[in-house]
Amino acid sequence: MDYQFRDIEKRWQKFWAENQTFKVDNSSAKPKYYVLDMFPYPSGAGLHVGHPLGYIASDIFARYKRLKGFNVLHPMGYDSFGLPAEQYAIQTGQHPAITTETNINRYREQLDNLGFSFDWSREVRTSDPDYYKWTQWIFMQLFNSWYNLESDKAESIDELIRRFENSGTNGLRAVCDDDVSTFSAEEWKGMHDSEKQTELLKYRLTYLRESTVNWCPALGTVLANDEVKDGYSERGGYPVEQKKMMQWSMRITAYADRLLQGLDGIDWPDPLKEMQRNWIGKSVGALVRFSLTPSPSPEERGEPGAEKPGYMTADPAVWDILKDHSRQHRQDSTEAEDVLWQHLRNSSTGHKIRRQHAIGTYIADFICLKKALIIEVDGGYHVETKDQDELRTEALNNLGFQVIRFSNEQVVSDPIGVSKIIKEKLNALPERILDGSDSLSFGEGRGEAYIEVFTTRVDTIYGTTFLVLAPEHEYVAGLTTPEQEMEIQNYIDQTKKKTELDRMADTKTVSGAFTGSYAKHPITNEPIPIWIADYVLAGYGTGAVMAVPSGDQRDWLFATKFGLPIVAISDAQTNLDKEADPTKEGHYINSGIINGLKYKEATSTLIAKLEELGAGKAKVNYRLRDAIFGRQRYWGEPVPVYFKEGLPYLIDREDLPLVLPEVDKYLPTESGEPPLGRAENWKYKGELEYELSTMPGWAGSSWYWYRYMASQEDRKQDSFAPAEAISYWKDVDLYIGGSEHATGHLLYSRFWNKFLKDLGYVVEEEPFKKLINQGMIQGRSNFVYRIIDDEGRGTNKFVSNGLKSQYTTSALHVDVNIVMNEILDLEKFKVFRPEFANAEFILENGKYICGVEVEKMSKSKFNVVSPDDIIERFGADTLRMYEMFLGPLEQSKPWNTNGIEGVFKFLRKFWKLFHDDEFNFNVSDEEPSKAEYKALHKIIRKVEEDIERFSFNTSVSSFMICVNELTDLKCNKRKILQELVVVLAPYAPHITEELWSLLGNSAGKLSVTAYPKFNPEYLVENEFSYPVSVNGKTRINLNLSLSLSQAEVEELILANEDLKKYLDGKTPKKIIFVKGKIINLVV
RNA sequence: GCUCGGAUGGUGGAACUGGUAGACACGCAGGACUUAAAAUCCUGUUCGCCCUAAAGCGAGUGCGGGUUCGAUUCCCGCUCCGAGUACCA
Repeated sequence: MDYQFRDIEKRWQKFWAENQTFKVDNSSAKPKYYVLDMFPYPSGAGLHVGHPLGYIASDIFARYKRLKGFNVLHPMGYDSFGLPAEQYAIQTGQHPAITTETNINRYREQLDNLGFSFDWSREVRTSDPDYYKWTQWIFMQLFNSWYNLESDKAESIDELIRRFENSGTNGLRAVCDDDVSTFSAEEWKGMHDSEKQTELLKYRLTYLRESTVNWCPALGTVLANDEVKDGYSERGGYPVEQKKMMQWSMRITAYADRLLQGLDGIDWPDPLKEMQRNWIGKSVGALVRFSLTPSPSPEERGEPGAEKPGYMTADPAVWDILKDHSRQHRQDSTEAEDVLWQHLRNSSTGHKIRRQHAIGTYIADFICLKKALIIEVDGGYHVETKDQDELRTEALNNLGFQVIRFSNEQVVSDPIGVSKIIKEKLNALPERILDGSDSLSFGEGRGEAYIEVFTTRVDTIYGTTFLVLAPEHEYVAGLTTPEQEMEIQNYIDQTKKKTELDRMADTKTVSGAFTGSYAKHPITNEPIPIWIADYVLAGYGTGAVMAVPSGDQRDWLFATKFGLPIVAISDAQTNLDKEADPTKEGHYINSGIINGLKYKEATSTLIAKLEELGAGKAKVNYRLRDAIFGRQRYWGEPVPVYFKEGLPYLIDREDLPLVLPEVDKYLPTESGEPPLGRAENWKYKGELEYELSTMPGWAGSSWYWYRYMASQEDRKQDSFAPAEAISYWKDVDLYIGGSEHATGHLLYSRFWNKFLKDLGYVVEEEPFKKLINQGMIQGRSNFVYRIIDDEGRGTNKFVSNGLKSQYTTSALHVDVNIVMNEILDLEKFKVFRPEFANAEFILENGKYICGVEVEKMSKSKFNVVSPDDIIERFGADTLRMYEMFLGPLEQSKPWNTNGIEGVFKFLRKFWKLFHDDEFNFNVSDEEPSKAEYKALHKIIRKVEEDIERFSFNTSVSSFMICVNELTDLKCNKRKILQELVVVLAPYAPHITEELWSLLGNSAGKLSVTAYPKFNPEYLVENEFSYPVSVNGKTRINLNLSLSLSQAEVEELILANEDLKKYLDGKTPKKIIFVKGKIINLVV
């Protein structure tokens, strides 16, 4: 019989299903191999021809590995929670579970048609309570964990509680919220339970916190950063806005560095790793503080430039008054103050003391900032009543300062005694630690006020000519002077009006406003004006930058626009009048202590200096934010949490799974609560409120590869997968999927994997050892050209593509399924568009040729090609091989059916090797010839090499070459054909199973037979046809024995008559001879 | 802007660590079979020149240079295309 692909394919698919041919065991003497596909969301549209590309590749690989003697785990399942089913439910009232079930059945049918070797007994569905029970369980583990920076891993929250009980927060290094409290063991023990829980929530790896989220009003839910593309939702394309909400978050930032480090050891495509690196966004730099504290004013120091404003800490509303007062006080200072100043100045007490220093809305007579001590001398200016003094003391105490008072008489009569008291007091007070964790905020007076900036170019610090704060920065109000108030307010209003989108789109316009205040350069002590501008992002770094216009283009543009100075910092900088030059080359200039140094030494010198001054330190910054984990939607995993007195608590483990309740409608409640708020009598223990948001789409997919490790039997046990199974399968050896998951699924999965490893549940630090991105298959649209008449109306005439330039036409999409090699099937077209049944066609060479364009594959463009249609026409084996034949797996390409016949012809030709001209099965047991063996062993080796480097397209070509050769040799020898069947089996499993059993082998054993052993002897040649070239140009081919030496070859070459004419009578200077490759004469 | 990837016939693509560029397939052209068509099979097919044909000659892997006996492959500069990302300090 001729090649009956429909019958053969159906029969073997049934056989595999009935015999569970691909069911895999968790224990085997064979080495393990885990081949995984990124699992699909079962959409209603079904599979198009682009979807199976990766599945075909992974199936070939899995089948190949089985032949190579591996125990292969190759499962499939469904990411079945998600938005589309819910949107459909909102529109139709149909329960998403029903839609999902229907879609899954359709998917399964389509997948089965392709002949995949999945072990379906291990299928998972994320929306199945038996599955999401464990998603909820992992959530509980995260809730019960904190990240210990000491051990650099997640640990049980009980351990944290023990620490609090023993030593409070002392010496604790943990990843946590910014607003954690500092307390002692005693203070901890004294806390109420609710206080303790509130505090612990700030450490848990999943936590509830008020945060700015991406709110999508159209979808009625919050989205994660990776689900938002250019200000619109990735699914549906609806606008997204920023909103503050109480939200569950995942502390993925704790793993930022491990997620980054881990990339080095895994075999993933570089662009993918690069995307993750960018997403994590590590930058190494420094935090630098620009003090806002007034220092002795220029006139006090007796320096010129006294008109320059001083530095401010004061409440801006009263600054003007204070400024006047302060100046006046120094001039009009009392005798007592002057006397005392002589004993306190120049650190004569061993502590730096300032005079007439503004704090809050007050001016202190003397102050030591480091020890937060204020010294007041009563009398003179302070003629207020005692009550007023007390009020003032209390206010200063609230700002974190201690106050000691002396009378004028005391000071004047015994200045040495007074200064001694002050000195003792200062010695006794603890020094403030000026580091990042001690968050000193402006106006609260917990110490010296400053603006902290993050910079990756601390070496350019001497080029800082202004500071820029994000308009949202918390200090802005405080720093704005009355004169600048209008301008700043206008600017902030203007920025607020801009949407996130405008702000991103409009990066050209330079805008900003001056606050009127100045900070102090940490090294030069120069006054640095403070501006605000929206090119500084509130959410990155500290929300403030030191602007170095000579080195940063944005700063340069800003400085140019507002007339701020641009100071060169390196002798290598050029063109500073035209643009910034961020070079790290050359030696520093205008740069104080680093003048003459180069980049590396300058950076370390400066960091050391800043640390010494307490004004800065090296710092690593990440762009990665904690992941928002709640969705205000119905069709997702319920969060296993209830609330008591406003605080979240986990439900008991025995109560898992917390099953998704039924609701009457899939919409928010009238009060704006998520759909789960509609569930009746849905209360924990009948009385406590459950969390009403559900988990995001990525929850279920962040651990699913472990569930596949559990067999049906294993799943009855009480674990997400048995420890033995996990220690056997370990990780995914080969993972195939699209690059669209780069910063979503693939990052979250790595995060959960690391977390599960920290807790000892899994064994590998990285879950996916080798990953391949299959390219996208784009649609290829076909067009017909309708002629437009003079009035611009469409006529009933169509013109073929090649002639369309002679007419005015409009292009119409035409169903690609009625076009073959760009030739339109006119009869089918008339059926497809009945309104054109009587249309006239202007043909070229008797054919109507369609136009072509590459677009996304979509129904509206009539360019969707379903695998079912292809399988119906050519069979699954042809489709599998053709998809591979299209080109390298990673490359994106438009789908084009042109050429599929070549692959079909190949399979038919292969079939014919086993049959005579009348299609009788006819295989001979004769000993094959050397040429036949050579053809076979070439392909044995080629397929091995190709599969190992995932070059599937070249294998298909080689199969064709091999079958062409064997056809030419009229080979029907069993010894050749049987081995060829095995080699081809991973690519074309159905036809090979059929021939395998026709050859008399036991049915179904093909997939576990051994891959043929390559024998190089069959490829050994003793002659080679050398291309002989003169000066690199090939002239003749010369058959020579491979055993010849260089000298023998040279002799033969020089004697060759044919070559003489190319030598122009000259003697070759040199003869290059590469054995088995080439001979080249240099003349 | 930055990062990564890519550019080879009419088309998809091949050429493994520098060694005969264009394998394999599609398409196209010609032929065989056929009353005819489809299917199948055979031949040719990088371009240009020459030509009845064979043979020959020249050019050629986005552009310009370089290294080398020899470059699609390595190096430098540029152009274009695709993807990701974006005032990230």
